[in-house]
Amino acid sequence: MTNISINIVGLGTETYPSGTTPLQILSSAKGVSKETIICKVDKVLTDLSVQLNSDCTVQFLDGKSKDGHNVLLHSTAHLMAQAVKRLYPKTKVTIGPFLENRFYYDFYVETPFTEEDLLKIEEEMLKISNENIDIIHEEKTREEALSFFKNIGEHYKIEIINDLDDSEILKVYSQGDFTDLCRGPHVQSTGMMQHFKLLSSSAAYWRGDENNQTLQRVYGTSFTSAKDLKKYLLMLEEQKKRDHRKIGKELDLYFHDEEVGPGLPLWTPNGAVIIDQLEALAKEKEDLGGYKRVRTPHLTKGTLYEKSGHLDHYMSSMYPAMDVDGTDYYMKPMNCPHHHKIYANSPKSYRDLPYRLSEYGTCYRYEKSGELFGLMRVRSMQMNDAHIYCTEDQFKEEFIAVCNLYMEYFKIFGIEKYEMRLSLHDPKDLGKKYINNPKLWKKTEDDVRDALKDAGLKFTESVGDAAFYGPKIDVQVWSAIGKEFSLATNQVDFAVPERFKLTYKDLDGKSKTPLCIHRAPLGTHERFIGFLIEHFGGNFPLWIAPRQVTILPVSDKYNDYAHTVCESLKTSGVRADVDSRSEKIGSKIRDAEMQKVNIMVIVGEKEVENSTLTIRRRFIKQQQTISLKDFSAEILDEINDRRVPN
RNA sequence: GCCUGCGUAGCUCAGUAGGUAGAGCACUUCGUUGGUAACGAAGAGGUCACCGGUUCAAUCCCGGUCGUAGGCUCCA
Repeated sequence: MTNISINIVGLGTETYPSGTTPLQILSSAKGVSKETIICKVDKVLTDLSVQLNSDCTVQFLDGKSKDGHNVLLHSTAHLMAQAVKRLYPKTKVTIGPFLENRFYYDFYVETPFTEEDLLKIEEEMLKISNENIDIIHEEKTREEALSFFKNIGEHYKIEIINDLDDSEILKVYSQGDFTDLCRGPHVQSTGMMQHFKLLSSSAAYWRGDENNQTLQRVYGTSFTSAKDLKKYLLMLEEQKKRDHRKIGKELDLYFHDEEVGPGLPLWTPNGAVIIDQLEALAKEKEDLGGYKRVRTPHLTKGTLYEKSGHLDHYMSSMYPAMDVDGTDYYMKPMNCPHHHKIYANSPKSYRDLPYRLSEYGTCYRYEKSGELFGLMRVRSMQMNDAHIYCTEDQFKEEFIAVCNLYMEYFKIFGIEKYEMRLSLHDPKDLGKKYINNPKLWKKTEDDVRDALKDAGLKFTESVGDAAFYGPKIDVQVWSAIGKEFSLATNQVDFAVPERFKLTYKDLDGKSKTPLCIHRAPLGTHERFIGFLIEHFGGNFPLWIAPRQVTILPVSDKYNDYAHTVCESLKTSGVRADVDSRSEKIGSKIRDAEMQKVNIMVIVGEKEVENSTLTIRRRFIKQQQTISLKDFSAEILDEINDRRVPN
């Protein structure tokens, strides 16, 4: 028998007989985590039971590592599938991958799962876990695999095999009475999965195509320790508590009304305050950035959208035409065509570029009813929109300035984690989803990529997510508790300016077509505020808070003083009100806390006598007594600085 | 749009094995004038989402519509 040398990451190189498995190394080697659930052989995730036949590097991974956890999740999906097959033998299995911290498995079942079913499945999973069945993998030829899955009637698996590349090595994993086609790798036995929870069940289409069979999808999660599982479940609970739909109702920020229509939010006075603050911020930044503000109508003739390409590429997201005196009119889904019109309204010279137009335009998009979601997915939306017309030479600088503006906003809102995603076109969809001009696509995409690289911005790429007129940068941000949102967008339009015959006279006297950058750093107000609600959990920084200060008289006797203070604060531009109800001070404080008012000002006999205020900050019991003048100065500073409390 | 669940007072939710409904909070009035997370009492408030069917009788059963929730994207 020959020997091979194996470099164990973190432990050094040792000699082992050829054919040794990582599992055997694990049982003999000292210093490897007992929590190991999977390994990488030469950086490739590999089952622990695989025989090693040549020199290699082995890295052992536990469930705390990203890869280790993903394997655990994937294996738990299989465990669930086994439980489902035991309980409901007629079920057909399809696929069961892992996601971030979660997994799912799609089943074909005759009757959808209920909550009780999920509990039963979970119980069965525990049983199988306790049986501690070995998970064994073997390679099969295409014919063997096909006949095996045909025998057990798993026709979805047969479809999968038929679609696989011939070169693909087919693997099946067996754990007792359950065998699944799977690329793996997996953990060693069902007993390694003990801390899991099924989260929800819902419908999903086979292969995500709505023309296909509806399947039942069950989501779950799994961890290597009870503690981690609990932590994750608590995080989910915290996310629920921060749901913008819940807080939006509690703080009376917005609502939907059946008679108005789904996806058409109504902003209450409290919510409108937040919009006003965002607008004020954006206008300030845009003024500094050389933007000019414009206003355009909500309704426009179809001919404009024929020209822009919207009717060809975007019609399914537009409200149907309305007939006005025999002419088709549409609600505008985007502001760009109108801005193009404004650009074209007067001749432009290279001296006019970059020409930047911004607008708080309300757009209307027909989102499918099932996709509407609180403020995150709506049918009427106000965009923080602008279009920058520039020469090719100016493009990079303008593009980077826009990206930098995003960062400025992130800082203001205390957004610490974000990611840029460069969304590219899919050549397969040219002429359908995308304007058919492969050369320009390539060039623009390369330019954008270069601009991002030059600016030193980190980004990922995603094929098939571009806008119909050009590539885009989508910005993902993470809220304070780690929930991901897709907010801002930044797009390059190489085609539409040409269609609108937009030109500028260049230095050489020739007419040229400008490039157009679409940018919406705050996205839509709806989605952005939805994000802010969850990011801050409703505890807005002072400058955004709908109710900044509430004055609480200790008894009716001090109402007059309270109103005097209130008027003074309002005159300085502070949003203040007085709680003059005939309630005890404790009750007024409680209500103010629950309404998340930032600052409570308590006034009673002492304060009236000394002409002072007693300040109590939201969540902070400790208080200070100061003069009205000092208080005003202090909070105006905080407001004007747009300070975010730590 | 599709699948499944849900829709009772402004909010959160009970309830009715089919006989037109209840609590807490909020609201109004009265009493209380109270110093840091709920003062007491009384009152008002509902076409039980909407439309239709079954029934002597429907908030409850059946069908449809609307709204809403989870998902339908990360591909063995």
